[in-house]
Amino acid sequence: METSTEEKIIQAAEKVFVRDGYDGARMQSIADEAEINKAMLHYYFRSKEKLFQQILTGKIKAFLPTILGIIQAEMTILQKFEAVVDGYLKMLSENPRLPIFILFSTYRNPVILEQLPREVFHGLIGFIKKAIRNGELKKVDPEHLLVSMMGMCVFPYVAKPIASHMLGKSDDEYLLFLRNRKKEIMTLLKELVN
Amino acid sequence: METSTEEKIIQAAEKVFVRDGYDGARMQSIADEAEINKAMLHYYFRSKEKLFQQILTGKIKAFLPTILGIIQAEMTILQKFEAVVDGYLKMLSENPRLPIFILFSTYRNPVILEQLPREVFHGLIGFIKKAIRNGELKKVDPEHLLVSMMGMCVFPYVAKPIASHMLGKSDDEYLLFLRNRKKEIMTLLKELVN
DNA sequence: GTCTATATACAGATAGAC
DNA sequence: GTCTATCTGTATATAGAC
Repeated sequence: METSTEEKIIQAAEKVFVRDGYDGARMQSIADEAEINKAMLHYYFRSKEKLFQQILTGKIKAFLPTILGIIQAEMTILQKFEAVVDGYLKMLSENPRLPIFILFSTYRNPVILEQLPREVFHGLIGFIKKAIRNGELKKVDPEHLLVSMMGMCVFPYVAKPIASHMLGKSDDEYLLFLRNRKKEIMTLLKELVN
Repeated sequence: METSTEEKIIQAAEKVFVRDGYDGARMQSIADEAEINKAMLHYYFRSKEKLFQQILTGKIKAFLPTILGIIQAEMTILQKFEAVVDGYLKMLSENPRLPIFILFSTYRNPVILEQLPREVFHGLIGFIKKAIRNGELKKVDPEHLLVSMMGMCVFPYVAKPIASHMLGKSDDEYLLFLRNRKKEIMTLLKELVN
C-alpha cells in the first residue's frame, strides 16, 4: 500500500522516459504520473538529466542478458541457446518498449555505456567457441552468431509498428506472431548443430 | 553549385532530424545547417511538424527494401536471399543512423505508416513460399524468416553503441565487423537450403 | 523571397512559506 | 518533506520592413 515518494517518482519516471524518450519526456508528466508535485522531482533528483541517468542505467542492466546464471555446464549448446533465447524473449514480452528506448538513448548518449560489464557477452562467446572446438557446432563466427541471435530476438520488438503494418497484422495478431518467435528462431539455430 | 533554398532545407532537416530525433531537433539547428534564416523554414514548410512528416515519409520509403526489382525469376532462392541481404546492408552502411531514427519515430507516431505499400514484403514472402513448395528450402515460416533476415541486417546498426561496447571493439573495429556481416548471415541462411 | 524583431508558450529549475 | 508562486531561458512561430 505504502510506497515512498522516491519510489513513486522512479516508477513514474521509468514509464514516462521509456514511452517518450529523454527529449520527449516532461517533468510535469512524471509528476502527474507519480501523483506528486513537480518540485519534488528536483528535491529528490536535482535535475531531469540526473533522474534520467539513473533510470537509463537501471534499465540497461535489465536489458542485458542476465540468463548467464541459469546456464549449466552439462547443457548441450542447443539447450544453452534455448535458455538464452527463451529468457530474453520473456523479458522482452514483459517490456516491449524497452529495447527501442535503450537503443535510441545510447545512440544519443553513448557515454553511459562505459560503466557496463562485458562478462555476459564474453561468457556466451566462450560457450560458442568451446562448442565449435568440440565439433558440437558448425564453424561460425561466435561474435556474429551472438549478434544474430540477439537481432532475431530484439528486432521484432523494436520494429513492431513497421513490421506489423508490413505483414498486415493487427496488434493481437502480432502478439501471436511474437509468441511463435522462439520456435522459429530455434529452428534456424538447430541447423547449425551437428 | 546552385541548390534551391527548399532543397537546402530538406537536406539540412534530414541530417538534423535523423541525428537528433523529432523532439531533440531544433529549428535553429536546421537553419544553421542549411545556412539560411530560421524564418525561411516556416515560409517553406509552415511548421516543424510538417517539415518532419515530409522527411520521415521520404526516409521510410528509402528504408524499405527496394531490392525487389533486382531479383530475377531464374535466380535460386539463395541468390535471392543474397541480393536482399547485400542490397540492404549496402544501404545501411551508407545510412547507419537511419534505422534507429525510423524505428523510434514510428514508435512515437505510427500513423505515418498507413500510407506505405506492402508489396515488397508480400513479394519476398511469395518467393520464400514458392521455394518451400519446390523443395528448394527447408520448411520454415516465411514471415518469421523474413523478419529474422531483416533483424540480422538491421540490429548491428541500431545497436551499434551497445554492441561495440559489449564486444570491446573500437569504431574502426566495429566497421570491420559490419563489413563481414554479409558472409556470416549467408552462412546461416545456407543451412536452410536443401 | 529574405531578413530582423518580436510574440507567445512552456520547459526546467528555484525560493520560500508551511 | 511538501506545497505555491515565480524566475529564467529558450523553443516554435509570426509580423512586417525591405
